[in-house]
Amino acid sequence: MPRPAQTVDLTRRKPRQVRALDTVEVILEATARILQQEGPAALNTNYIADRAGISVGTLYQYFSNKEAILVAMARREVATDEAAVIKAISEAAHGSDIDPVRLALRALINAFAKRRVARRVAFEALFGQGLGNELASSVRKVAQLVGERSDRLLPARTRPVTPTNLFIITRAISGIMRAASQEESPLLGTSEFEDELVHLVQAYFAGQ
Amino acid sequence: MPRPAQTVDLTRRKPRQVRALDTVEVILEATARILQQEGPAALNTNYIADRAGISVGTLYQYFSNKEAILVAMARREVATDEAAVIKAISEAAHGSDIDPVRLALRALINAFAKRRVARRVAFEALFGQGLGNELASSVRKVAQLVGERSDRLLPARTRPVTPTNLFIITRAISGIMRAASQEESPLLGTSEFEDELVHLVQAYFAGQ
DNA sequence: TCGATTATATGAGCAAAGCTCGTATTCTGT
DNA sequence: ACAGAATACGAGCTTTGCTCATATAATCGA
Repeated sequence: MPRPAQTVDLTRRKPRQVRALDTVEVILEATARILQQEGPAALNTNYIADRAGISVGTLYQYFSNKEAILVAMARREVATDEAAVIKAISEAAHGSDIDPVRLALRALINAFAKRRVARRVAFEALFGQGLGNELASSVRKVAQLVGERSDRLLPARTRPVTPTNLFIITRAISGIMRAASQEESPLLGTSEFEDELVHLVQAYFAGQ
Repeated sequence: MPRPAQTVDLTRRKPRQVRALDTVEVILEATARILQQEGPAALNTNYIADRAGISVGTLYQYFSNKEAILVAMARREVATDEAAVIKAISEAAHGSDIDPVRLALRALINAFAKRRVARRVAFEALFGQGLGNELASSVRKVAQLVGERSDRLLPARTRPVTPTNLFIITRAISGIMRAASQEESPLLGTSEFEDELVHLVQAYFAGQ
């Protein structure tokens, strides 16, 4: 039975009342918990509804399919991460002489340390739907902030930052992060890991 | 219905006769074709068997589950890629003054240009099973070859190459490649793309 | 050449999972 | 208080992963 290629259909009812927002919340929360506690294999929509304390029908009123739930989760994570990273950079804006690149990466590493499995599966869905470019605006914001603050810290910054550069470095970083968390690499907690990421970013932008 | 975490069970009959080898071949080929032509959503084991011209039962004699087929595919791709990269480096060994890093990356880019969807899904399965480290031996081989040949080309090579370095750079590269092919980035065919990858690798190893 | 053993192939069908749809309940504004 | 809209429900239809009892083909010793 051949099927058309998958795409997340987002044309579903959007929550307008408070309880509906709660429902969406509860669905995402249950999904994350199942992934984290029982693994991706245990994730099915009936079970999600069960654990969320709602009915399957309700679930499908806000999400057109299982994938859509994961994509929504991923989008949330992205938003949360962006906030965390920006906060980290901004807080240290006055006074701190730690490289903002390091601050940004440190915040990202922290973000990736939480709910690894859930995050991994969610991002897989996001990328799998060809939605990896949704990271772009977040990244641009962060990159700009870092750029502003790093003038005084990155001495040998010669090349101007192009969109291609942004593509390269963000995909590199997410590739590394993803692999590290996915493969349960013992590197993840270490300062060596942070150092190497910082080095990668700085070396890439510094040289010519 | 909670389930134990997924693992690829490989304890299945191994093909001993020629026709059995053919069968395995035909299964992998059909899988790749379906993924490529109709997308991941169209991939189901009944359909694979159908397109392969065999029965489902036969399929499950060589693969314990759907994931296992994809993992097998990914392993093949890794082997093929390794061969292509090594060939590229070796061929240019005598005489060529093109940076071996560039040669290796160029070969890899070519490899990633073929059957994008199938490759993506296959690698997702490999990584999803926590088998990302299977790339290690391939990478080590290539890295060693590159190292041998690049002494005369990479002047400022100061740091010794550690396992951590290898982890960082390989995951970075695969992250970029994956994203580029997945997001159908127009960068993929360009020389700028190759240049940037080369720059990333060289900058990472050269500096500090 | 022939029987016996082992390897390979088959496909109906079971169980689990994705998802729908007709119906019931709750909210919102007037 | 009432109409209409939004939300919730869950039995059950459909699809899909996978098994198992059975059939066919290759291999090999006698």
